[in-house]
Amino acid sequence: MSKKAALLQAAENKVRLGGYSNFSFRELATEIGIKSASVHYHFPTKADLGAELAHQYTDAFIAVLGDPNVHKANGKNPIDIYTQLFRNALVIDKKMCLCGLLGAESDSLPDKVRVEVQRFFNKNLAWLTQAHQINGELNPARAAIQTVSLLEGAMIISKTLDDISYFEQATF
Amino acid sequence: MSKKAALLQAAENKVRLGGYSNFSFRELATEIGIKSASVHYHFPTKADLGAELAHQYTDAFIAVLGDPNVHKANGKNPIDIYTQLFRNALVIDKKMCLCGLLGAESDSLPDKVRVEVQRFFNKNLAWLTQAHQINGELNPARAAIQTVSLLEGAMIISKTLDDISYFEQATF
DNA sequence: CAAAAACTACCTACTGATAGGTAATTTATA
DNA sequence: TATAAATTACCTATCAGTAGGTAGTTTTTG
Repeated sequence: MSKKAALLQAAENKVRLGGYSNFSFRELATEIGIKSASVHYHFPTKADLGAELAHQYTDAFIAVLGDPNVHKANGKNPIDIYTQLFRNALVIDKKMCLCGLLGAESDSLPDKVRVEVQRFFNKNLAWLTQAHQINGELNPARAAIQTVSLLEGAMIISKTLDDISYFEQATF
Repeated sequence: MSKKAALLQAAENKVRLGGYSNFSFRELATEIGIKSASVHYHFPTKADLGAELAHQYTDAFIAVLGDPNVHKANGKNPIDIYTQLFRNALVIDKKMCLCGLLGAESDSLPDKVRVEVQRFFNKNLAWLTQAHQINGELNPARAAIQTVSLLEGAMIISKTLDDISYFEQATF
């Protein structure tokens, strides 16, 4: 694993626990065994790191989701696949959705980071709209907004009250 | 308005835009015209300020909600009243729900602040459960979780994409 | 050898917090 | 009631620690 990838990984863990200000170049550097000045070689500024983090997170997220048509063809509800991805974040990672947290503090984010968070939600909404359309929803765009809202919100409640059953209740 | 109340007000505005780390004693002090050291007179530590902020926010929130039975008696759906409170935060204040944002970064909060955020959601869930029960819901506790999750999530999407129509779509 | 990736050694700005002090007001006591 | 004591609400000055960032140098690697 390259130092750059290690930096991104370390940053992701911190941001998903406490937001954009929850990581520093010093912490990241110490964690992966380099000096904080060296982090600037890979990412000129903190905003550059944050933006690349959100971009790669989004790409990985969408890649894991796959094609909703294929899920349907395999007899699975694509919305269940989507929900399962959020559940895993909560149960396995025990962390918030990176872009859910960054989106909440959207107003105070550097421009280039906010743009990437917007990209995350636009891509998610597009995927979900397609998925709901496949399911024969009357208003797939609205259903998409409701799905992602419910899941992001349920993550917050479950994290805050430290009880996964809130997420289960919200999504069952 | 007392200096203490002014400090809380200034802090609320900042936290609702960027979370717990989005305010400093110096900023707050400058804003209301005192010295940062004087802020420590009113709040020994930053965690004390954060905790009192969340506590008062919760009390004010629940107070504004009123009695769901009274709403029902007046021919209004208490869930609509609840939704309207969130909509106002977004449309009038143009800010996130304080405890929604703090809840998202729950893992990195000082204990006494997190406890107050938990109190917010427990009180909200209790109110909503009662409201859904009044409405004759089969599973009022589950409906309560779903309502607050949907609203907190919809706020995030609307804030991030800077478009209130996402909130409207999610809650219509 | 050249490019890449790290290093040392800084800087300035800001963080929460503390110590010690002051003037004005309020409360308790003789 | 007059005085003493305590409290309120600030102040200045300073602390150690951390933030993001930069310039110049050395090491590692293909």
